[in-house]
Amino acid sequence: MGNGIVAEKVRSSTRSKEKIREENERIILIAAEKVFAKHGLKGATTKQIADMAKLPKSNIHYYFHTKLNLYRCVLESILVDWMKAADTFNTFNEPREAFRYYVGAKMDLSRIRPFGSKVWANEIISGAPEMEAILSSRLKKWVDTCVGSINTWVELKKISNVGDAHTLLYMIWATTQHYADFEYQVKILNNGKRLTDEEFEEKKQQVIDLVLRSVGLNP
Amino acid sequence: MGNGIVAEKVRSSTRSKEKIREENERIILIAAEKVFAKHGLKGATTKQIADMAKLPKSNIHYYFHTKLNLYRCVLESILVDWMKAADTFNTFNEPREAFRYYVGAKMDLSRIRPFGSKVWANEIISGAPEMEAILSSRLKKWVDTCVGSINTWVELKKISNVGDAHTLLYMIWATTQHYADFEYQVKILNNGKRLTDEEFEEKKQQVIDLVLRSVGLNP
DNA sequence: TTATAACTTGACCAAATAGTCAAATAATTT
DNA sequence: AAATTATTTGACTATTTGGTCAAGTTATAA
Repeated sequence: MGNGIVAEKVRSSTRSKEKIREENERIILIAAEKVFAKHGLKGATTKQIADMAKLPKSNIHYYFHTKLNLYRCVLESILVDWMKAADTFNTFNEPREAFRYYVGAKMDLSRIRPFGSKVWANEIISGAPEMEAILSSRLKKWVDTCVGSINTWVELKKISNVGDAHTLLYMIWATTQHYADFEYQVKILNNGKRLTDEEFEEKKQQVIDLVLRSVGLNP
Repeated sequence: MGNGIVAEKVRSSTRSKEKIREENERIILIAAEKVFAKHGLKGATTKQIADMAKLPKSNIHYYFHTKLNLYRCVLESILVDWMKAADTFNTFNEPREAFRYYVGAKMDLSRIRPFGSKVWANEIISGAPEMEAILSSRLKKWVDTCVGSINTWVELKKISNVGDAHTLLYMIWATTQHYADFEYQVKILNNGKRLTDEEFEEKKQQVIDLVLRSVGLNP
């Protein structure tokens, strides 16, 4: 027992300042993502975030200064993952593979990082006051590229004429993110039990099939 | 000008108590729906709701006592419209018509009452603390009926095998509600301009077509 | 070892806010 | 007309909460 405490002390005393900052910022970001997801920007309190991170409240302010700044950092960190999933869409030339992998990646993200998706949803629902700039630049550009690909596939008769390609993209976003944002509703309608990994994989395949059929491709 | 004031005075002085209560409750509910949609339960302040309703704050408390009670009333009033749209699904025996009208009704609701949809979304995202009971009773029952219909259609080979029918329902909900909950994002990606009525009707038709194809029906 | 810079944390404060209350006014009943 | 009941509203309060600060501790550089 004594050894354990000493060992911990030693390890702690050798943690470099750099590592300390890195680790604490990570811990705080993870805690903040959860709390913001549940309560929104205004509803979340720095005390709640501190408790979740198991740190004193002053520490949160030390590392992130204001609640709003912390919130922005959370949004940015979510965007990184989001853009990674987005990239998968453009790494395939054939619509079947592009949709299959993109929808799959979005579903995985909903499963792995549901809190991030919820924070994002909250932000958009409340008018995207902090994210409008990013949406109308980075996201817009990515969407324009996707719309181009989809339109080409329609012209080449590789998929059905879906009208405005945005409609299709929105359907994919909405459907995949539903499993993160509305997971409590999904849980309730699954007899109160959270989807198991197996059930989720099944859902993922079904969503992929629905999307493929919706553009006239046979799964 | 003088006449206007007098006329108003007279009309006001003949307003019955019953009408006064009815009208004020309506005004407050509409204002609250907007404010709750934008800021969530905790983020919304009774002052904001009062200002939106053009009434003093005390008046809000006089009619609804607490903020939480007002919030519950807003949720309930949304549920009424929601269930009306839900009914359309079971008034058709053929899948093509059922999906067409149900998806249409949900899209219309997103257009007409976007704030209600947002309040609902916020509630589910934050864990449905006020609505869990309703979800696991009324909504669950309705969903079970729908799932039954869909499964029958699959058995009769009227639509493709969609696997778990819940997946399809979630896709419909998510896609239609996206136009309410994420309307700011839709606006930004539509070059900053809100969808016109004509554009929305087009989207509605495209969403219907996507859904029909997704279950193997030719639109 | 010493000096310095970075991290930790409890105590504190000013602003915001849900809810109360009492006094005034308006509708309704007797 | 008087009494009663319902509505209106400004003033007030207790509590919550974002943010500060100063005093202490720990790592690092000189």
